[in-house]
Amino acid sequence: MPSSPQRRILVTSALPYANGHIHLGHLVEYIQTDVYVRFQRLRGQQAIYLCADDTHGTAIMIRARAEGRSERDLVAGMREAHLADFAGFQIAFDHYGSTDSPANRRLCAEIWQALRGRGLVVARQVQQLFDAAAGTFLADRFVKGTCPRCAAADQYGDNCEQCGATYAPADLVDPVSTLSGTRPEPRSAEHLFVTIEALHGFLDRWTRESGALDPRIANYLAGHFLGEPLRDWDVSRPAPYFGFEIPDAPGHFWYVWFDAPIGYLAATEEWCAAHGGTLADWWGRDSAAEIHHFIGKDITYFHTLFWPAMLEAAGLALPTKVRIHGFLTVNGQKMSKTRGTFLSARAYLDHLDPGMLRYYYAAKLSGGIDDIDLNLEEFTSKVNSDLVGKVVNLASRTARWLERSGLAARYPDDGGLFAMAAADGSAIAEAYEACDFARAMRTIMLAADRANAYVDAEQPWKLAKAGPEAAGRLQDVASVALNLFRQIAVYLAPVLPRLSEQAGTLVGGPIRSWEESQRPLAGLPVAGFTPLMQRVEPGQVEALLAAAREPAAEAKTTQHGGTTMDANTVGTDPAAAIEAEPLAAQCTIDDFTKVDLRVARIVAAEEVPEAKKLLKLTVSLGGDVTRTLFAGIKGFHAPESLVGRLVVVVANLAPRQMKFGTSEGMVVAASGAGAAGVYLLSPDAGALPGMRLR
RNA sequence: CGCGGGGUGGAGCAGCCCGGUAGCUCGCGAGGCUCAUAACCUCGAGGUCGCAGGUUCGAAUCCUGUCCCCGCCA
Repeated sequence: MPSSPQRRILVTSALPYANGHIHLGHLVEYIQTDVYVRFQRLRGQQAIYLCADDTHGTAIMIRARAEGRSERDLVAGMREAHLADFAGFQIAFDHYGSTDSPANRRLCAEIWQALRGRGLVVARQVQQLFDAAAGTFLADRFVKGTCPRCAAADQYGDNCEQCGATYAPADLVDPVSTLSGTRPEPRSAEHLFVTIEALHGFLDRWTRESGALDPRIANYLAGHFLGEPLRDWDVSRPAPYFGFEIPDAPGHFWYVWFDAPIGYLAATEEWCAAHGGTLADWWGRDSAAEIHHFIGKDITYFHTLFWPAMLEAAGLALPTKVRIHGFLTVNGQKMSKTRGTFLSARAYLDHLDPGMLRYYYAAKLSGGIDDIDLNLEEFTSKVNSDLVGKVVNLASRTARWLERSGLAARYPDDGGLFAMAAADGSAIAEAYEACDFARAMRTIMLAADRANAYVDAEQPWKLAKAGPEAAGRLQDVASVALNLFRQIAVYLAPVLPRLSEQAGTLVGGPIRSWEESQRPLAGLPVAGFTPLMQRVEPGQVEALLAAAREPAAEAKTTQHGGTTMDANTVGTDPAAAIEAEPLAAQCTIDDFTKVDLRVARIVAAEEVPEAKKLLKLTVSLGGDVTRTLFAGIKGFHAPESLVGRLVVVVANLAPRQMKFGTSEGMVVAASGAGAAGVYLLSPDAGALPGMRLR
């Protein structure tokens, strides 16, 4: 057949930061990229998948310091952990480098020289908060203080979570360094900037006309950045900083976001050193190679503005495609440690099969920037019905009839089923190419449905009992089913490399080419069938969630002493409470606002001897504001255990005269059918008395 | 009128570009099969395709308006 010239495709995923472990959110990207690369290879293209650890920056420096070891020691340990996690999910990099490598240092210097040479680097004084005790300038996130606009306490240095204000760390009232706990002082230092405004015209054209970006992304950039002059990009940090010192600016280091993307180049060079060729073969201006970056939507501007600007200035090739995906939510919400939905790659691998997550993500990814949701109930049903019930089941129900006879010598009449699925191949390939894996999976599953219906209609189990004269027909029917299975295994090979290997072991040998989906096999031996994939048991998912909850529960306990995390297992919450007490009539936000709920600290608690249920509490709302109130929680809490803890009170409740005194408010607690008891509410760590609930 | 995405049977989605009987998976109900990892197959209930107008012989699909939800971190 006419084979088009082989494409040469360099593919990258964003570099994971060496400050933390890989979690299921990261894996959306690595799985997406890995599937794409495997697809290209299966189609006969040359594709290399490059990545590296992102190792520099303040966060690494601080963490290493806290752990009492060197940055390089920390980074080396995390690299091992990352590689093990990736391997566990069958993510097969061709090279995995590090931004802390000699190649990267040299390439940073070269790009820097190019920027200097074009007059794009300027120096300017920047005022930042300096922690004298720790001896370092503080990034925004290492400063906390009171919001200058709304006076909310304990806000980070860049914006206020309470009122949404954005500001500089130096604007904070009473700033505190989270490193040393001391008050940092403003200090000014020289920073180096890249004046990318000089490349504004180029970026305008490139974002719109190169075809590298989805038009929606180009439009977003036009609206948010390119509609006005581009701000200079601050690319240096004064010492101390873990990174590369800038050769022509002693005492200054490249900002981590400067050297990170250059890590793509360094990884390429390192790959070439091992496999031949040169950097210019891939990144040269006139190279015919394609460059595809897979990234998350949070780092869009780095890869669509700064990075192309750097490449342009350095005279290198620009990305062919920047493919942007959304975030992962778990059961519809952001991953959260306190909710027990912060799922690490390692925890997943301890409980579940990596192929299942690869398939689930593939079934969800449609090539857009929408967030994708890992709904664990859906995960279970989808994996079980699609992979186990449909695909694997095809082999499971027919392979054993061929163990002795092997495949029929000639592929039998199957009513056009194989040809139909073969014809689907081009549509499936187009979907893969567009990263619309969801469409590809849907199409593949339809083929699996048709195959199962075929088996059902032909009733091979009856043929098996019918005696020797039906043996030929039985072999034909089973041969069709097994060919249809293997055909599906070819289509799924980018997503499920393990399954495709097993399919190859069962019949026909290793799957190496997409073309194998186009012609059925005949006259080959069939191996003994071994189960290819186990179904997901709900208990496995529960165990994963329990494992995710544990560290959070510990942290919670140490903070609050008495409080413990509720068992909050997804999908198994009892219905007693909600059934016993249906929801109240709808109210408006105004109705809700009338009730002034505040965080309060219990400063005194005593029994009311004459009362059956009441404790007398004194709570602080901050400053001098206190309330004395009676709470119906006697018997559930020992008074002394309550002192000091934070609760929620209705602060504007009309005072009420009771037999034992005046109650000036009400403590909020949960109770209802399903469990006896009264459960006080506690805010997350960081809440302070007087804060309002809204 | 800031930009963009979305609103389709209980849940999650496809269909919309190129108008023509509303489809898939899960769940639910009934039946079948018993080869298969309580898997598979068939049938059924369930939707005025956010709302209101318009174009058209005909609109989920095109146009206008409107409501609601989500995202927009140099």
